[in-house]
Amino acid sequence: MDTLAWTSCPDCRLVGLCLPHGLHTNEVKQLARIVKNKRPLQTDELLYVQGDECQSLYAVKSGSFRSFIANKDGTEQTIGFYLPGELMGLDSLQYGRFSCSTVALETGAVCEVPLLRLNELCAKIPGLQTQMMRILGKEIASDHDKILLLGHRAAKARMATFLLMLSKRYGALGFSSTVFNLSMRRQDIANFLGLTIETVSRQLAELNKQGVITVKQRGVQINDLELLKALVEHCPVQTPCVK
Amino acid sequence: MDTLAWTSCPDCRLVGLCLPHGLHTNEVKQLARIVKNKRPLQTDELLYVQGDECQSLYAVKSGSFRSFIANKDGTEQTIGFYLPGELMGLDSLQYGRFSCSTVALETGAVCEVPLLRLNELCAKIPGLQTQMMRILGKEIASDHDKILLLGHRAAKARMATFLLMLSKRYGALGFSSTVFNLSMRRQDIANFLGLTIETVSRQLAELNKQGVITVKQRGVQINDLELLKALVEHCPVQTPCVK
DNA sequence: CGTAGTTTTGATGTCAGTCAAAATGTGTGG
DNA sequence: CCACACATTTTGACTGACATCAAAACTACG
Repeated sequence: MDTLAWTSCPDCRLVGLCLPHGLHTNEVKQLARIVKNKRPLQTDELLYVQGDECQSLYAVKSGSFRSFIANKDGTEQTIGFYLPGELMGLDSLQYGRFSCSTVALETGAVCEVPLLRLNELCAKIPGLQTQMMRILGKEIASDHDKILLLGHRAAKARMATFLLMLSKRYGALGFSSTVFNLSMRRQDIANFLGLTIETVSRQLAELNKQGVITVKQRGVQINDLELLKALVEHCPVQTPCVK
Repeated sequence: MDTLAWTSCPDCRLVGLCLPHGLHTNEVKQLARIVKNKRPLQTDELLYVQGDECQSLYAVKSGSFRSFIANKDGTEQTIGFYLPGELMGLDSLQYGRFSCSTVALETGAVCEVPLLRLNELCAKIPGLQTQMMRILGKEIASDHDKILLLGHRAAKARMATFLLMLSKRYGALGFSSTVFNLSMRRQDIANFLGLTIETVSRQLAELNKQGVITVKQRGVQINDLELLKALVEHCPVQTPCVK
């Protein structure tokens, strides 16, 4: 298992991507004091459940996670995926209850950040407050991108956007931005993109055939990043826009 | 013109819905000191433009607004609508630049809240910091609802959801939740819902024919709120969900 | 009352969903 | 290591909801 699971903020290699970003050394230490390490989670293990009282936010230390909203009829809808350094549970800040559930897609670890302590610390460390605002702003901006994606893009453009999203985030983490494994099932991808698994499968097969990517099961290699980006722009849109 | 345009926080009837919600009288006064009143905006006047440096957030005092993201090809995509008491510009907290543009749908007024001053005040007033978190959490949660809507709902359910969203928000403002005017054009509704104006028109006509609503141009009356809610749940979904 | 913008209505086309079955992968016990 | 069961993914044929194209009806404003 990744030894990262038990490292504290000052020694964590995610320090520049996670909550402590931009803080001074002693400020990071203060933050580290309120952060609790949680035991690792296994695949399909729930981190928190929709409706539960939210007393902490969670940062991904390793592995990846999927958050989803359950409908009354027992169906569920994937809202997003989380990679290391990203903060989960932000949607619960409104009422203090989680408005979605989050599950581990693979073995992984998280840091628990108690909200009360975090708020206290924000009042003391201006940089931390700024950083929290930045993270919240990022979450909102990225949700807007998802709204754009789902509202107006054709299946092929959705698939391309999804791959580019992962590519960018893996790249930022220091991993390869062109070769990576999908930690989620086709079903999860389809649900996230507002498509069926058959359509996801077909789009991936087509991109593979065209040589833009090479895909074999969970393994993905992007052969032509520029072409993939071009697809997002030039793909015939499902719903045309104004002007 | 609405005299509300020039009232300050302590005298504003939105005090319970807007940023000052939950603060003590003297705290509201402190907040009022940093809030600047802006001159009223006319229909189609831009409040801020995507890419501009963001130094302030804006609260809707009166009227309504539409925010949208412009694509490279000149098309635009509506991200959301804002009614009185709601805070605009939150997506800019990430980089300090607006990631969307916002335009007035009718004559309206806004309060300008300088970000630097707001951050200073948040450090001093714990309740304000909490309230900011709550507002940001609400924005994120409501964006998740939009993702759900666009990813998985049929045209009829989208239309019904849109009407219910407005109904609820107008109700919270003290207006009628069953009779209201749409301040946006069909084009804006269509773009927001990821549909074409023809489909929006047809769905509204059908709901009208069924007697669920009475619609005449911009004027809408909801005749059967429960039936409208039932439509959202039971409408055949465009993309079926897991399980 | 005329022009331009917006909304509605109608006829037709297509992308992605649905249904069905085959292919591939994964895990378990003998 | 193999055999079997089960889950996941792929492929194929067909269908339907919504987009597209086109034109008429309605509004608004000078």
